[in-house]
Amino acid sequence: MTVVTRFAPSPTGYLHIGGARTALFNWLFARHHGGKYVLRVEDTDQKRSTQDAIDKIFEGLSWLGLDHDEEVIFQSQNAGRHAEVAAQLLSDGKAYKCYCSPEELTEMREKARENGTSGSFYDNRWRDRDPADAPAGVDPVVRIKMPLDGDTTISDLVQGDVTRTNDTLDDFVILRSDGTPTYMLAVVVDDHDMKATHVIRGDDHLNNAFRQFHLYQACGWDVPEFAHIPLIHGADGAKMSKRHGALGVDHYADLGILPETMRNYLLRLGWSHGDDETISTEQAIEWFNLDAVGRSPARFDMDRLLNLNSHYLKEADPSQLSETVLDIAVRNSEKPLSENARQRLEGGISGLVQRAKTVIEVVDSSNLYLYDAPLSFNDKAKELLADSEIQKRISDLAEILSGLTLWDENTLDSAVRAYADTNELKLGLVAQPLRAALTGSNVSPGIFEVMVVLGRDETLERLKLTSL
RNA sequence: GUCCCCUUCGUCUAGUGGCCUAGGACGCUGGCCUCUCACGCCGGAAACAGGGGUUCGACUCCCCUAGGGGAUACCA
Repeated sequence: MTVVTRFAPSPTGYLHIGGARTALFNWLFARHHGGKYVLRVEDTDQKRSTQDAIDKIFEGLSWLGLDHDEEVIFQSQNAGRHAEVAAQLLSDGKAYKCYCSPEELTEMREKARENGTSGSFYDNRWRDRDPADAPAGVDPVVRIKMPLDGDTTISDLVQGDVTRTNDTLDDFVILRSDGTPTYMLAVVVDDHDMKATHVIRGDDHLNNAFRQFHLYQACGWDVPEFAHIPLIHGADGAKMSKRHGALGVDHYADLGILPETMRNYLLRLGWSHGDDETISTEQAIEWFNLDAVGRSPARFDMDRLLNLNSHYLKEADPSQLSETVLDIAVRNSEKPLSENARQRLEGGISGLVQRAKTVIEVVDSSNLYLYDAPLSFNDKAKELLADSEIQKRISDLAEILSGLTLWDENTLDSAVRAYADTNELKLGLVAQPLRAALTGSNVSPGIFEVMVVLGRDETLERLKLTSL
């Protein structure tokens, strides 16, 4: 039997971090078992579903690199099939029509709350009532008959055996009065039709599993394996929601987080493989299993994400990363890029990446390579360059450097050191002024590396412009 | 209220009865390296929610309490 998993987002917003992880786990599980991972859009509630949200979710998923198999399923298109199943259940006597008014329902709900004896509230008043009693002009809903006694145990692959007494399960609605299916019916029918073998989803669905379990039984279908993974909480420990900092994955993309970082980070939230922290996607596919999924909720930690990102930034392909940086720079800046921007960036990017945690930081620090002189100076650099003694050093250096025949780090290094030695200066007192003049900043990659990447002409030009 | 789930350093976690005077990672922190900032390296502080059992022996098993979370719709 081939494994079939599915990710079933409801298109009422963007793809947030929790959904992204659910998708990742489903994807990983399917890939690990050589099975299928399919996407199903739960748009049963047409009023709340928007095309925009659907697009955003697809974008998020593809940014994450979670490719799906087969055609995307839109749940709303199966409404006919759902209604058929409900009709069958009705004729089998496993479901019935309920003509209760909203007022009656509210009343029952309040009463149940007062008694405080069970989680269910519907009092089954139409369960065995003669259909002839049906009030005229009322469109009924269809309710499924749940067992009246005994209990139900779900053997969850993550949570273990979870048992619930059946009297806490009431006859829930499977078909609305307008004939459309509720979520509870739709998932069961669709999961069955698409032959899902493993339902991996958020912990918040654990309670639903009990209801769905009986729906499967009423239909005479096999119940899939369930795996309810703990939720990701916000910094305050509450379920992630739009109010609790659950940002869309696109937000992290904009911040300059790499998809591979996100995959690794999300994987480690709730799943572990000994002490391993940085886990490539290939390894993740090889190692992933449901046994190692923890049962307690995790909190989102930006520092960890950033730390992981700096790791993947260093592993990123330099020329590909350069392209990305160039794209962003062009979009953000009104200044024209230097003719040599691409070449310099590719030469200097490894030094830049060494000091960055996000793509955006790489973009910011790459300014020294992207534009030709004159450059702009930050306060620290201006302050340093204002000193006449420093000015002297820079023009001395400009002269010495212009006389060099070789232009590599070693040559530059020894020339500058020699100058520092003869003037009895510590290297820092020479290197910092150079840094200020060459980069416009007090922080940069190694100064000799900068000179090499910039090349002789641009280096000399910058020195000349600042030593006037 | 009721039902369900959870509880190891601040955070993510290792740990499946003796290997634990509880390990790793992020963060914090002392130092080294050093042309700045990073990186890297060496060190430090930091946790088994509480109480009962079971056992020769509990972080690990059971019970209770507390705390946290989730679910309680003709939403998904």
